[in-house]
Amino acid sequence: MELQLQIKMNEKLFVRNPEQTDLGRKIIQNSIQLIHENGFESFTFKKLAEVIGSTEAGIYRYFENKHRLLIYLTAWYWSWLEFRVTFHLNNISDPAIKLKKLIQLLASNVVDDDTTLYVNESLLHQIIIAEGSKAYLTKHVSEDNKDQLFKPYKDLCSLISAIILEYSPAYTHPRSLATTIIEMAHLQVFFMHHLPSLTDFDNSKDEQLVVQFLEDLVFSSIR
Amino acid sequence: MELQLQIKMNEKLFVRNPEQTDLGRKIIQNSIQLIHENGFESFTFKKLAEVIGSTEAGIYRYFENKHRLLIYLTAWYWSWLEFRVTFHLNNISDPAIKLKKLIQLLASNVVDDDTTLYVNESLLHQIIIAEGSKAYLTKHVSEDNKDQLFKPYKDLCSLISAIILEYSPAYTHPRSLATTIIEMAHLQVFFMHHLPSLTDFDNSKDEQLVVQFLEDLVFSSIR
DNA sequence: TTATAATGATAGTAATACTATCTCATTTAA
DNA sequence: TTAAATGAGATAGTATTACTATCATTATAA
Repeated sequence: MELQLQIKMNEKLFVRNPEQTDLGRKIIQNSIQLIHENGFESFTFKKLAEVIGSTEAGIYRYFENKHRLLIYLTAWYWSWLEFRVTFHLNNISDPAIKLKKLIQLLASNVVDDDTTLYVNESLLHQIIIAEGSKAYLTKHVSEDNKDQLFKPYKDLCSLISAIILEYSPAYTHPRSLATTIIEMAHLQVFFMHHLPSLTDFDNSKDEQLVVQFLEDLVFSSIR
Repeated sequence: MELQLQIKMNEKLFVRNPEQTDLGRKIIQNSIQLIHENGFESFTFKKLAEVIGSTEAGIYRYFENKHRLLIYLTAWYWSWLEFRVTFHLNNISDPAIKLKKLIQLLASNVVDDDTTLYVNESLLHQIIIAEGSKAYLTKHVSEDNKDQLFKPYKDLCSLISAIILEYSPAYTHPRSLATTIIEMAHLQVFFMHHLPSLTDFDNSKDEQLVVQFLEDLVFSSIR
């Protein structure tokens, strides 16, 4: 059985839907590559166009600017992750096990599955760790938020928050704890690799240590 | 009694020490203003020069580029905060009270004190919330880290970590918990203001709610 | 007094972030 | 079958950004 996963994206994220044309899919695929290689700051539409064998103007037909493309990629990532979480938590009734699996999914390395042809989920995961927060850390968050650009992130937050309440109905900060889990699952991994003295994981570079930290943090909070 | 606080900054943070000249101090003062007003992305040395009444080339004599200036501002902020924390925790022996005061200092709004003439600490605090993580979320973190540019952040992390261990010597993740406190003290405030549905603080915009969340998070973890 | 440090003024360049227009091939719809 | 719409390449152009270099002038310090 070969399945193709299609994620329905908010229309405001793009000028023209990149999933529907060859060039559009190339843009997604190669922007992930380029941002991963050189970072978001040095990424330009011109460089991307050269790699693809198209032109700058061609890319602009799909995305208003590179920041919008970053928001698109993050939105895609959160949608994909929510699907992944829902899938893996299916048929599990114990909220404790759900939470543990969830933390595992958030903090551990992603292996590129082939459910999508043009998205390398492993690279995208690494991009989100290092660049993801730049999507909302701008002067125009509020307008972008009005356009619902961060809905996938919010949906994931809601999902996690619901599991937290399932485990502990009286807990007063399920959403803030959810975003803490999400953000720290990424940031602690980033610190572990690049600023290890800010963590307790030193040189082992093992994501499982981050998982342990988060499990401890979460379960002592909602016990 | 009128005191002037001078923070010793790492020489690698600048080309020429901005604290020692009139133009240098103007650069610090007005860059804080400008970044706060328009965000880091739209901030340029040219705009800054116009505001100050100097030239672009003049600014470059002090800072290699605007990213270095951001690192400088964050380094200054963390040093200042560490001093503030040390000061406020002086003579307190109970680590629980220390931690509570600490969380208060991290998450609550800063009032511009006049210990420094050319740094508006209140605006700087808001800049760190929205732009601070961009200082290290780059492709060149590791080189910057070798130059010790993030030492003030690490020092603050160590300080907090020590208090955590004082309270609970057996706790296994004091550094990761310290960075979680620091980062979440900022991010939850940012979310509260701009993406409130990601938090449990809705529309009240009261930093005390973030303080409560963090206190609960920390003390249940290290109990 | 002399040197040197700090700044201002000016100029210039390569790259970035776009916008506009025109052509051409391929689909699709009437 | 023909006309129209769509997608994409080619080219050009502009304002801004991110610098670097040089030279003259003023303030300061040895």
